[in-house]
Amino acid sequence: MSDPRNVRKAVTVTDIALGSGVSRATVSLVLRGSPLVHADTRAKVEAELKRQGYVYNRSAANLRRRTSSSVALVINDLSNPFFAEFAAGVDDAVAAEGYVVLLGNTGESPERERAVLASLMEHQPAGVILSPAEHSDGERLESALGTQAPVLVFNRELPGAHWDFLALDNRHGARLATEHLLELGHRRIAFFGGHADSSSCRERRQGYADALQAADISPQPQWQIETAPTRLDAAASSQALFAGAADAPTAAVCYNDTVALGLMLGLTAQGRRPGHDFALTGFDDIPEAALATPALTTIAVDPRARGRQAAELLLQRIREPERAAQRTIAPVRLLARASSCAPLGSA
Amino acid sequence: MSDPRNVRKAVTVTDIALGSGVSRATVSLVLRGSPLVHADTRAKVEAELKRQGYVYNRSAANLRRRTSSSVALVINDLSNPFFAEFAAGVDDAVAAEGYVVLLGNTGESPERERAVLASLMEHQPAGVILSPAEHSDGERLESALGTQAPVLVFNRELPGAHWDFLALDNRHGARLATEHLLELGHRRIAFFGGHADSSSCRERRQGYADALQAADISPQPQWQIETAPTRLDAAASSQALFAGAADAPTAAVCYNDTVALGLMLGLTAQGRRPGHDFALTGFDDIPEAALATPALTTIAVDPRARGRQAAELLLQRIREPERAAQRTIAPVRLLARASSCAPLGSA
DNA sequence: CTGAAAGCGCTTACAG
DNA sequence: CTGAAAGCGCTTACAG
Repeated sequence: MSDPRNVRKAVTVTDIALGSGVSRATVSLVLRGSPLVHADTRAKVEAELKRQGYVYNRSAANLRRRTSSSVALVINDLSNPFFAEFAAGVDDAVAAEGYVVLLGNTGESPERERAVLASLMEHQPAGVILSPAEHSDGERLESALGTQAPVLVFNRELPGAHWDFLALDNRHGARLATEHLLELGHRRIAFFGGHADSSSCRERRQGYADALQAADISPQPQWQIETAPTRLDAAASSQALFAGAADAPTAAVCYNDTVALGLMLGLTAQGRRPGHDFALTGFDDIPEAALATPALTTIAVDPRARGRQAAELLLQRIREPERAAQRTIAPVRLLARASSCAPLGSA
Repeated sequence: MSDPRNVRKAVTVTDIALGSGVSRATVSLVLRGSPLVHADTRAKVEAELKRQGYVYNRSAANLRRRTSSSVALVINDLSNPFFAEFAAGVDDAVAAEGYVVLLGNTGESPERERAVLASLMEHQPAGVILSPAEHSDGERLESALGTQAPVLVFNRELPGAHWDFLALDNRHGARLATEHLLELGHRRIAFFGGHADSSSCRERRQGYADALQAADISPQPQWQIETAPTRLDAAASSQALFAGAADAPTAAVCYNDTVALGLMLGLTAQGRRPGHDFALTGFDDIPEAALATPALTTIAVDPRARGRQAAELLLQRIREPERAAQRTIAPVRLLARASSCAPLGSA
């Protein structure tokens, strides 16, 4: 923290009052745009404000008024473009309402998460948007967060927490992707990639199963391939799709875009042409998806809009603190591109 | 901003003093870890702190002590992974010193930049890290920034500004890439992509020219191809490299990775095999660079380390406000990968 | 080692 | 419409 002797003497309301021959109260009224002060007085004060280069000390005002003009934003992984976009969306919406963002990045560490929250709470945010680290524990967070500020949890459900919650519609997204492949004429459709124990993977598999069931297809166990959510592991696991030659799938709903791009690589290495011999879809719409060859059909989640939405929900809650906690599921949409072709030999 | 009636009554030092039978001054000393207070008293107060769920009001303390515990971070484009990583690095280093980050994203708009800075300055940051928007004007920013807090400018030079400055070594990076191609045996080397009027492009071209000149090669004008810094335009411009059939280049130093990946696409479309028929290098080391086929030789700039470095420089300046403004050029390094092959027909 | 008092920069009833 | 006074939650000389 900064050393007192380094802080140059700031211009205060007292300086302005002295300089323009009015009381501090009047200066304050001018600053807050009160209609009570005479236009001439206002003009005089405003000139003095400009002349002395006054900058408002909002912390002091917040202290006196018992208000807050900041929102804490705690992100599990800012280097992930998805969350960076989310943060940009939060900043957008929050700035439009006159709030400032107090940022904390936890890098997926629950310990850092606790430390960061404790530090941010000391700055009296009006609310907190928390995208939890993996394995972070809701109950322990409650003590770090206290009850002063409302909290909105994003993306990952927090066991044992009773706060507002915003998440993507994983289930519906996977269902949309699967239905799209069904409409193209595929019947043997795999679900490829991801760790089945992660909640997002579980939800996406569920949506996949929903769609198949609605089409009277029972998903074969060998159509469900687990991989690490990385390009490399996805590429390496691609031949597993074709183990049972007779009923090998003709298409795959992939856990996410990264996995889908890895699968494309793997298919190509096997001499199969994605988007021609084999159809596939991703999830997330990362920038590369549109640029891949073939372009990847995927589910857009629009992280920036999610950030704005999270901010709106929090601001609403700040206004109505007594309302019951709320779960919001954000819409997702299908982006059909070249990677989802019709099955070979279909009309 | 939040409405006063929503702020639940906070626990204050007065409550703790009352609850533990000491004066507020003593509670304050306990909070700040002073050795002046007796161990028993300390224990008693700490128990009360825990019991009442006290949370320190750092703004009030900052007001009284005339200190600040925040740093403003203003980013031109948070959705760019390079800057998101940079922000993560800043947060890292700044949090380690007990500061909190006040985030602002300008989305490359000079107007928003001014608004964001004005709003952040009202929160009395101890310093400001500013990655300027394109076309933002140093002189106009000075008035928004005032003289209260020291400023560190990152990445883009601000005409007319006299603040600390941190930038990448664009010139040296391009020189490294060019030298690498020369060592592989190339003699006809292009500089491909980017707008020649951007400062980073100019600096990179300079490094390219330096290396060629040191090798007694005079760069041909037709080896220097301008493009928008996008994959699409780079792909579309790739045949321009081979216009002069006789002395067509065998390799290209690309403005950045995005352009290099676009060039790869363009080459492939023409039936040339990048990394085999033609060598190329990028700049930035974006995540895709390592994953491309062939993997892209590039210049790593390590944005997260740059963020930490920016924070260090600012904190240093906060400690020594009187020191003269300082220009720092951050190191870059060559990552040789498969895309930079030897010329065809060389041993 | 502890307490009473003043003050950081602001705002807000309350008088006038 | 303007001013004097009190107070937000903290810290810090200064006494004791």
